[in-house]
Formats: sequence, structure tokens, C-alpha cells
Amino acid sequence: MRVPSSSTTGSVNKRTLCCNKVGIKRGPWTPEEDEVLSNYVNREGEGRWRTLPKRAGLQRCGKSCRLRWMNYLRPSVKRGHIDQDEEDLILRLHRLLGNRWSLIAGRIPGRTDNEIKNYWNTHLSKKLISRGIDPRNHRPLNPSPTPPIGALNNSNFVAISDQPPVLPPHPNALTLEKFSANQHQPISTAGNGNWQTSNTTVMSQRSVGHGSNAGQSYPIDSFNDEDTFSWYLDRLLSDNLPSPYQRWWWETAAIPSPAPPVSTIPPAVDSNGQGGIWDAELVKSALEIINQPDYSK
DNA sequence: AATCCTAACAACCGCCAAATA
DNA sequence: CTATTTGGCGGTTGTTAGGAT
Repeated sequence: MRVPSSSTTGSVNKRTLCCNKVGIKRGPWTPEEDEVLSNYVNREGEGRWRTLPKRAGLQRCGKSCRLRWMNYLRPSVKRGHIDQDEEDLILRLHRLLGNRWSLIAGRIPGRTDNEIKNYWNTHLSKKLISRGIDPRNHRPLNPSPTPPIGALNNSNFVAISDQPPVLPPHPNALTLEKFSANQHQPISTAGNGNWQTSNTTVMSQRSVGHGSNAGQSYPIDSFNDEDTFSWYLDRLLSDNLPSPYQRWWWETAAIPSPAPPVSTIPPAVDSNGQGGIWDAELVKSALEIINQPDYSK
């Protein structure tokens, strides 16, 4: 929660335009404000956030209104206790997707990216650390052969061995390496989460696998392949998830529609006879990640 | 009772891609 | 085609509540 807007510190100059106006309120929302915003959005619908405050009669910036609606007021938002199933799922998805909170939230009905991010930072990352696992990459924190005594008992997780699991590399990184090696210029994942060539950012991770992106000039022409790969990976994962998760995984998938029929999935060998993009090791890595039994109840 | 410490989480920030003018 | 606006994202801040001292 923030200090209300009356403060006039030097940081004001750095604020984005919508929050830089005199008379714009900041900080916690009151029940009265919530009601005004809820009534307005229920009546007029979502969108046009920038002009919404004026139309609705709120002394807030549009960004703040959008955030309040999306994370708190929306009827579909399920707030409160995150149960064991959800927690298990967040762990699996984070291991697969990293800090892509909106993608993770998209797989957990009723939960927002902000809520999952908070839950991760306050609960789950600490839980993993207590197990001797690095929450950033799900690999052992301490590469020494003997984990600390008691580390495996200090959580809700069921220890399946005396050793923390050694996990395979992140599948998305593998994906791009594969694209690069077979067909295109060198691409790597940068620390800022963007895909890069040697000196130029070429593709935002937010674009990968979703949307047409017509008109954009990506140096790789395999965007559709990547798109298809996302779909294929989705199918593999849904088929191999623990049973309670299978149905909603597919139902909530944020993937192109309609999905391509199975018959269009390219073979595991490309036209040159080289290892194709559906590399068996890549698929195996993804399945190993999602099926790691250490998060099971 | 007062103070300190920390977990929890709502809200803000800067950035950037997509949409629109 | 370019400039501007909008919406969405992940990272971070800082208030609050509650437990410990």
C-alpha cells in the first residue's frame, strides 16, 4: 500500500502521465470507491481505462482503476486461501515457465498474476529454499553431495529421495536453441527475458506462441512453427498431467484457436534429414519437468 | 504497555508491444 | 509510415497486522 497522493517528492517527475496530475488519489481504495468502480464497469464494460475515472467520477488514474478491477473487484477473482492443489500447480508451472506470472495465472482459474506473484514471493520461494532448491531455476542451491539434515522435512512436500532433484534445463531455452541451430541466426535468452541475437532484441517472450503478430518483422520466420510447438507442448503436457489437472489445462489454454489437428504436427526429422524441431529430448525434458514427482501430494 | 520484527499483500513503477490516430 | 495512446507485464515498494521480546 502506498502513501496517498498528497506527497510531493522528487520522484513525482518520474511518474507516468496518468499518475502525475494534481488531484489524483493514490493508496488504498475505499469501499465507496470500489462500489463506484464496480458499478461503472458492470454497467459500461471493461476498457478505455484512461478516460474511465473521469466518466465514472473517480479521482484515480486509469491504471489504478484497471489494476483494482482486475486484481480485486472482478467477479471471477477467487480470493483467499490457496489450497494444496493450486500450490502444487503453481510450483509445476513455475518450473516450466519461470516468472511468467500472467501465464501461470492463466492456468489457475480465479487467481490473478499479482496474487500468484505475491504468494510465490512470500511462501513458495521460501519453501523451496528451505528444501535446498533455488526458486529461480528449481535446481539445488548447494551442489554439495549431501543436503542439510532436516532440509527435506521442513515443508509440506514429500521427500522422495535423499537428494534434491537435479532438473533438466528450461524447455523454452531449449526450444530457441533448437530453432537457432537448425534454421536461423543465433538466438539466446537474455537476462531481461527477451530473446536476443548477438546485439539486438528480436522477440519479446510475451509474443512467443500467441497471436498473429502481423506486420512485425521478426528475424526468424518460424513464428508459426513456434506457435505450433506451443500447441504441441500443450497437448503433451495436458496428456501427461496428473488427472485433476488434465481437463482445465486444455480448457484454459491461452493458445491459438482452433488448434491444429494432430495430423499436422511435423515429424521429428526436418526436410534436410536433420533433427527436427520436435526433438525427442526437448519433449522429454518438458515432460520430466511437469512430471517431477517431488511436488506431488 | 511499548517497541521491534517480519509476513503478507495491495498498489505503484517503468517498460514495452499492440492498437489507434 | 510515424507518432501517440493504451493496456498489460514483471519487479518492487511500503503499509499494515500480528507475533515476539
